[in-house]
Amino acid sequence: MPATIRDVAQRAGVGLATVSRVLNNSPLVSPSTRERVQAAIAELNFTPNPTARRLSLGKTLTIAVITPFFTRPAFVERLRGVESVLAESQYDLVLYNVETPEKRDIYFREVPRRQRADGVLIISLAPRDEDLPRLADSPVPIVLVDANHPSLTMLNRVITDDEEGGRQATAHLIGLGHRRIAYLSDAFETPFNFTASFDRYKGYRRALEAAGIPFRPEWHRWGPHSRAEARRLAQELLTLPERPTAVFAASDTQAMGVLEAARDLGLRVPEDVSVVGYDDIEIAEYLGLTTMRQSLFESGRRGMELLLAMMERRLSDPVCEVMNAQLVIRATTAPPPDIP
Amino acid sequence: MPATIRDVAQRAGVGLATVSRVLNNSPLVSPSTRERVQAAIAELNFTPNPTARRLSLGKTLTIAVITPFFTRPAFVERLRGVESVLAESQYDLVLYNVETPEKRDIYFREVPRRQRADGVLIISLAPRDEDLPRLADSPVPIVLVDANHPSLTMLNRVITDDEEGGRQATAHLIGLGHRRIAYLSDAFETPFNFTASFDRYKGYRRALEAAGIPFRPEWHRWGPHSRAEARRLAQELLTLPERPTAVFAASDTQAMGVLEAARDLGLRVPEDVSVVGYDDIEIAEYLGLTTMRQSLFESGRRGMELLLAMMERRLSDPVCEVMNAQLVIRATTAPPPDIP
DNA sequence: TGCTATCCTGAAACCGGTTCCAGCAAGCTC
DNA sequence: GAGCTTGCTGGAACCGGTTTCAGGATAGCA
Repeated sequence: MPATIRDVAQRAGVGLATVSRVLNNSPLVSPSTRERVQAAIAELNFTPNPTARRLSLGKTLTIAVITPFFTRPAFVERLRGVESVLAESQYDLVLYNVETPEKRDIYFREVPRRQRADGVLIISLAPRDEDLPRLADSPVPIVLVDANHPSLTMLNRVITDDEEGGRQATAHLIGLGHRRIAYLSDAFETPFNFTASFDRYKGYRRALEAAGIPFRPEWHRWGPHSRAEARRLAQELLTLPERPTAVFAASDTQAMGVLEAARDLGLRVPEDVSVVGYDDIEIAEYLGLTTMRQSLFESGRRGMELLLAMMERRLSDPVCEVMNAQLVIRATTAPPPDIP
Repeated sequence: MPATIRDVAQRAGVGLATVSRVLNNSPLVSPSTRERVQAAIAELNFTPNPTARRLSLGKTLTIAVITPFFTRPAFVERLRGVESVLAESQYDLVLYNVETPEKRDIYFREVPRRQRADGVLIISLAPRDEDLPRLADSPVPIVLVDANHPSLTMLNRVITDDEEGGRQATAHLIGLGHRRIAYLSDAFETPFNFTASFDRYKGYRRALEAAGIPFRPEWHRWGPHSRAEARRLAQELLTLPERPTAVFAASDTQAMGVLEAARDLGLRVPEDVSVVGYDDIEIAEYLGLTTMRQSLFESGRRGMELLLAMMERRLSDPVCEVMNAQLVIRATTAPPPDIP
């Protein structure tokens, strides 16, 4: 049995309250008493029981992080940013991994309670409308990272401007001379409410429009988020009678599927077809993939900083910080081939 | 302020103990009373305070996971396995991310205390000898995943047989006819005490020996674990006067560096040089990389199962479960070129 | 009708801290 | 030397649950 504060008090011949004061560096302890208590603490190898502390303080000293942790490399990178801030703090990081919509709903309902956590950080998961009132009135501060939804204005969040990113990626291709530009993405309506695909799509449409290029519905393909699925979709795209000369993929993982499809079909990248991805995950550099770099780590870091600020009441109105994505030009984009 | 068990008791016109019994499904409550209490719980939207529960039960209902979380893709996969088991349990997962040796030492010292966690799972970090006695006598059950060290016999762990894996990878190359086989790895002595590189090296040596191929020290290169560093090392290897015809890399990440180096030097893979990696991370399939598949997810899952078994006293003697790696032959290995 | 066994209930102690508040001793003022 | 601060200390209440234990109500039985 570990020593308790009572054991220490007895050993040092003082009252409980005094030991507690020493532990909390209260100035209301005389140097000689402090020394005696510290000696007793050392002798008994005493460490305060965090659970008792939490109960007494009425705080959990815990931050809950809800994230679809593993389904995409980008989430892990955001989580790293979150952790980097938390490591310096007194808070523990409790991880709630969401792999199904059911899990998400359960966690959204149960985690943001004062008894569970002092703050909740939600990564890349947009709440459903019916969850909103509860989250907005939550007794616990909440920050969303990478959940861009029009109805979220009452919640604190850090987002990247996916529409602008989609626009830039597309504009890059247009600037190179492409006019047959396909877009390959996730479905817009997913059980997880991911909004990135749709926002990037809006940017894609906007860039086309600005350049006077008509949108061709058959050049937009979507499916579950995986390399294999993207490969299949890209094969369809690249065997169309009127073949796109460039593909903008909504993620690097999907861009890899496009590269595979091109390889399957004997098409050279970038000579025959250009490819742009999104995220700039680690592997993108190796592949020479032109892509949109998101500040993934940074967004997690910033989200956590916001949350800590809220918890310390240093923040009143809902804040929405926008981080910008940045085009990274590598070797998978070039002017389109001459087409008769 | 959230409702407490006392509020519920008052509302239902019963004593505290009865409410507690209802919460814990004790059979010692009459149906009518139970119903009244449940009604009160619903009306007050009451949830029991986990902190108070923990203090009262003398359990933390928490599992601590210490991991060098983000430095390699393989860790994340193991963590997924851990989480998959924990999600079904009543335990929270508290994450301690180790990015420096100092952090590791702090966590090894502070986390395995009864007041902090009911169980500790350590991924891919071998304790230093001086930590061993404390860990072995820890009041809290501990399981190590992927920490293979001769002095760890008194600790529960799940390991993969890295020596055998290294042997198999090398034997595969020998079987193809290679006799000039290089090994590219991390340094054997690292601040984190990773042992995989050295164990795989031992397997490499053993396979060479079994085939009567002398070991050539200049064909073993090592450096920090990164693609860029591996690329540099591989460039050295592949420009030696007597050039190896195959490179066995201690991880897929490093194998990618080797592929880059080959590309830099205009060497074809596998025609001019064969490459074998280790881990079978997701990207390996995309690259067509021949590699050793580790049961990463499975090892995490198994480790967590072991830990839960220990916590329930279903386990007495230290257990060491060995998982086997498995050769996955893809497109980066072939017989060596004819050499004069 | 009286006695016991069974079932259910609630008061109180407990987990291990923090903090309020009363009180004591020493030092200061007049 | 009486009266007041000031500085330090410890008893006790409190956080919100669980669990022990004593006892009351009811049913069963003689």
